[in-house]
Amino acid sequence: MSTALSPAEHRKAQRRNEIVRAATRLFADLGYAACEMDRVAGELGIAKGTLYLYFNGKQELFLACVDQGMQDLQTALEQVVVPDNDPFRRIAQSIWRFLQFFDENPQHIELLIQERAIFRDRPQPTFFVYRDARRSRWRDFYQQLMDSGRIRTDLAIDDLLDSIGNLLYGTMFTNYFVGRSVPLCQQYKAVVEFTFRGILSEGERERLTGIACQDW
Amino acid sequence: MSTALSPAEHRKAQRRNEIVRAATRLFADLGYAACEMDRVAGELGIAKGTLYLYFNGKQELFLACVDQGMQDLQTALEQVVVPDNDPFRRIAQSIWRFLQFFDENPQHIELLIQERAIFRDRPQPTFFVYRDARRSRWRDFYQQLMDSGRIRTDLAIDDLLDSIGNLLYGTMFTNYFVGRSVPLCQQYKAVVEFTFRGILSEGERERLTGIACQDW
DNA sequence: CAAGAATGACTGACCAGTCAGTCATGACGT
DNA sequence: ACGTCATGACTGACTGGTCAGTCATTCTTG
Repeated sequence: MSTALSPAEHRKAQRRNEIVRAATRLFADLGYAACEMDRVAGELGIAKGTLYLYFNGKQELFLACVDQGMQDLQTALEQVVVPDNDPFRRIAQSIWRFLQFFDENPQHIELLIQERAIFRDRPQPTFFVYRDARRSRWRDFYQQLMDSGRIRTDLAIDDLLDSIGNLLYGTMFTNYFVGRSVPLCQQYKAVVEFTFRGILSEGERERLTGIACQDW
Repeated sequence: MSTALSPAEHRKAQRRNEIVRAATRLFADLGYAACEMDRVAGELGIAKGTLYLYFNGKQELFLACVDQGMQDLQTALEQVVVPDNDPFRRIAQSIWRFLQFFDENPQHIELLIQERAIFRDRPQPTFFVYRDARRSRWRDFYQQLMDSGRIRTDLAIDDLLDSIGNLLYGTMFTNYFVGRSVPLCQQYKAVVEFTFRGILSEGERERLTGIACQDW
């Protein structure tokens, strides 16, 4: 992003941003259908027609809001820095950032739901576009951990990544839909412990093998 | 459910069911908004007005579809029977049934999304109503496993149940949104292994303690 | 021939998107 | 300094299409 913008362009971009911010709140509060363009305009104290100078239509405005949200998430995840580069700290802290982000920005969850419910024909929900962009770096990262024998090698890396990702994805939605019953930090600890060690006791780990058969 | 229904009532109930079945498919295929009452009627070869003899409105019809889906899930989960009552088999098989059900009935996932996106003011999404109804039995079940030292006791039962539930919930949605890249049975095995043992290697388990701190 | 079931044309509310018109600003000429 | 004009950002009344729900009428059945 260069700053080589004329003052006019700059103002325009800024205004566009204000619109996105206001629209995000209203879309999340009211849902896509019930959030009329008139209302977005009213909220900003401008006329409806003006919105169409910045966006080609309601759908484009909405998708701009979703995208902004996922960019904010991306930014939050990139702020993860671990002092001595401890890989497990890096995992734990990324989990923390993810849960914290959506705890603080529930409106973005609502937009993800609305997006999927209403624009059903889109090739891929925005969340997964961004998720996939992060994927290859995580894959390399886990590969190193496997090579150095620090995580188990009897499961495919992609299956591991999927499980962790799905656990977080599900946690985010559930928190939003029915609320957390415990403080975020406790939930975070539970998620990390579950991810690292699973549910079995130490004694049972040795006894139990190959439970996942399918003789039913 | 008694069978003490007059033939007329019976016919009525049956017809109602046919409507729900057809509407489920159309709601899932088209989304709530784009699925007009006219179309549901047309699909069944009846007039729109007839639908209003069976349901008070579009919303009621839709919610009946969602509820039917969750009842079907409930039925599928109740079919879990384990020969020698092995608790871990019971867990594994329930996971299997859950994943399999939504793999075979993706339309019900779509309805869950639509429900949450459009009826935002409902007290609780239908999925969680049914989930909560199953909860206490699972809590007792896990309590026994803890008491007998077969699962770890350093995490709260509800946190464990939440993690497992969220993992499955997230997996279901992700499968539906972007598809599985591996066969269902492989995914199932990965989920079960992850749930039981987590990601750490055996060597690392001993070394690593208390990673989930929050000094950031 | 009731009585209830089914019909489908009709209504009224709703709202995204349009576009003819207004207005603030600033540039230019006198 | 002042009037004139050009620009384009902004406005908001209006249109056209959509669709849930209604109800007077027709059909079916016991």
